[in-house]
Amino acid sequence: MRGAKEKIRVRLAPSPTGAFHFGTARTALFNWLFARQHTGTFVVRMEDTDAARSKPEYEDNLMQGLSWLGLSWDEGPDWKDEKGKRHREKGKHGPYRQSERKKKYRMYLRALLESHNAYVCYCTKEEIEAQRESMLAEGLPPRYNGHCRALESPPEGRAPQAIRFRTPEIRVEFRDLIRGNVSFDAALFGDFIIAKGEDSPLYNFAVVVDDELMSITHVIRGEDHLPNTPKQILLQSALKFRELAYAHVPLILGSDRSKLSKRYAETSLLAYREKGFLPDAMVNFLALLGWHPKDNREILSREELVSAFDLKRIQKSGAIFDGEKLEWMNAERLHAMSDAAILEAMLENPEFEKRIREMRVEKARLLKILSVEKQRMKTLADFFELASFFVELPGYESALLLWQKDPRKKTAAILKELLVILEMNAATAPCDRAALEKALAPITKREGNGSVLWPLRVALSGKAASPDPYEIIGVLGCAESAARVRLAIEKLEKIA
RNA sequence: GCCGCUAUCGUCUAGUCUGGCCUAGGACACAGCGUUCUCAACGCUGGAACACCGGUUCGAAUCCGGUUAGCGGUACCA
Repeated sequence: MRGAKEKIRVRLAPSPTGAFHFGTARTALFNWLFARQHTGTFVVRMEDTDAARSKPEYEDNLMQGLSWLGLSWDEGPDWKDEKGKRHREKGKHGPYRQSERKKKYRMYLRALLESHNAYVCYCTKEEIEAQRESMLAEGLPPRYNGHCRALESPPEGRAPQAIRFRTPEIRVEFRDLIRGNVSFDAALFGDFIIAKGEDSPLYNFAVVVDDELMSITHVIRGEDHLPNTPKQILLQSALKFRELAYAHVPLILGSDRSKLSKRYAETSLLAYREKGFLPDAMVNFLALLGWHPKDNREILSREELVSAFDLKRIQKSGAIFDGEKLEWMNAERLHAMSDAAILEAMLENPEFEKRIREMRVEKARLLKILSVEKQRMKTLADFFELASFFVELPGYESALLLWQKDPRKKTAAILKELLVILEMNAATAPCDRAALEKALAPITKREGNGSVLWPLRVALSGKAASPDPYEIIGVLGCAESAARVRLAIEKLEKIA
C-alpha cells in the first residue's frame, strides 16, 4: 500500500486531435470518481506534442464536454467555453499543455543522455523503414537494431535524427489495479525513440516527466495504453522517478466490436447534448459501461456513484455502446424530474432555448404541456415534436375523426353535442377534468368511449396518437378546444 | 507475423478471487397479455447465455492446461 497520507492525484491526459468522444469521457469519469471518492485531485493535461494533429478547437471541445458532464477538474489549462468566454488555467503544476513544457523536457532529456540511458540516433527514417520491413518479412518483431547505440562520436556527414532510450533487455512486470500482474519483454520493443530532438519530445517520454512533475499517483487510462506502460516504467526508473499505480480500463467498442474512434461522428459527446440527453443520465450510463455496483442498482446519482465506485469492480473486457439503454436511462431521469426542472434544463441549452422562444408560448402553458407530455419524452429534444400540436393544430384528413366504423353523420352529431358542452364550460362552468368528465358521462355511456373520445381527441390534436382529450383540454382551455371541435364538424360536413 | 489483454443471454452485467446456496440473477431491447378511445407510462408473463476441448475434484460458470475467437499494440501518433 502507498502511504496513507499521500494525497491521491489523477489525471486525464487527452490529445486534442479530435472531438471529445465516449471513450475519453468514460476515462474522465472514472478518474473523476476515483479522485472525488478519495478527496484527491483531478488534473486535466493536454498531450499536444503532435503539433501537426493537435488543434485548439478540439481542446475547447473537450473542456466544454467535461464541463457539460459536470466532471469538474481541480487543475487544468485555460480554455474557451461556447459563448467564447475565456477561463483561466487552474492549479500550481502548470502549464497543463505539453507544448508549453518543452523546457522541462529538455532538462530530463539531457540528464538521460548524460547518464547514457539515452543516445542520439543518426539513422534516417528510410533506413529504419527498410530495416523494419526486412525484420517483418523474417517474422521477427520489428525493432531498432541498435546501430547507433555504441557510437563514440557523431558519424561523419550525418545529421542527428532522433533520441533513443537505451532499453535494458529485461522483463518488465507491473501490477495493474484492474488486470492484476502484467508483464512484457522489453527486448521485444528495443530502443524506442523518446524525442525527435531536444525540443520535440514524444508521448512516452513527456508522459513520464509530467506525471512525475505533477505528482500524479494513479494512472487511470484506456487499455490501448497497456503496451506503453513498460516503456514508461523503464523511463521512470532511469530518471529515478516515483513508481505509479496503474489501472487500464477496457475500451468502449462500436457495434462492430472495434475500438470506438473518431470516425463515429455520433460519438462526439456534445452531439448528445444537442439530441437532448441529460448530463446526469450520460454520467450514469457511462459509469455502468464496464462497471457495476455490488447491488443491482442501475439508476444512480452522482453522489451514489462516488460512494459505490471501486476500481476493482471494473470489467476487464470491452463494452459495446448501446444507445437504446442510454435513451431508457435518460427517460427514467426525465420522468422523475419536475416540470419546472425539465424546462430549466431545456433553457440551459442555447439551441433549445431558441426553439422555445420561437414557440411564443408563456411559461405557465409550457409547464402544463410538459406535465402532459413528459411520459412520452425520452430526450429533451422530443418535446418540440410532441408539443407542436398544442401551439398549432396540424392539418389532418377528416376520415381520421371516425372511430372504427362510425359513420360521419354519427360522429358529427356527437361532436356537436360536445361542442355545446365545451362552449358552455368556456363561458360559465369550470373547465377542468372533473367537470368535463361529469358533463360527458351521459354521452360516453350512451355511445361508448371510443365513439366519443376518439373523435374528440383527434379534433383537438389532429393526430392518431396523443394524450387523452381531457388532458389536452386542460392545456388548451375550453374556448380553444371548442374552436377545434367546430373545425372538425366543418370538415365532416363539408364532404357529407 | 510477433507481443499483450479478454471471453456469461442480441446488448450492459451479477456470480469467478474464497468450487456446492446457480435447474445461472438483474437491466435494456424483443414478443405476448393486462390496463385503455389512441399513444406513452405502468403491471404481469415469455424466449434468450457460462466459446470449445481436456484435466483436478464427490462436485466446476468458478481452479489448471490447451484450442479458438475478438480486441489492442507493434510509429520520428497519442
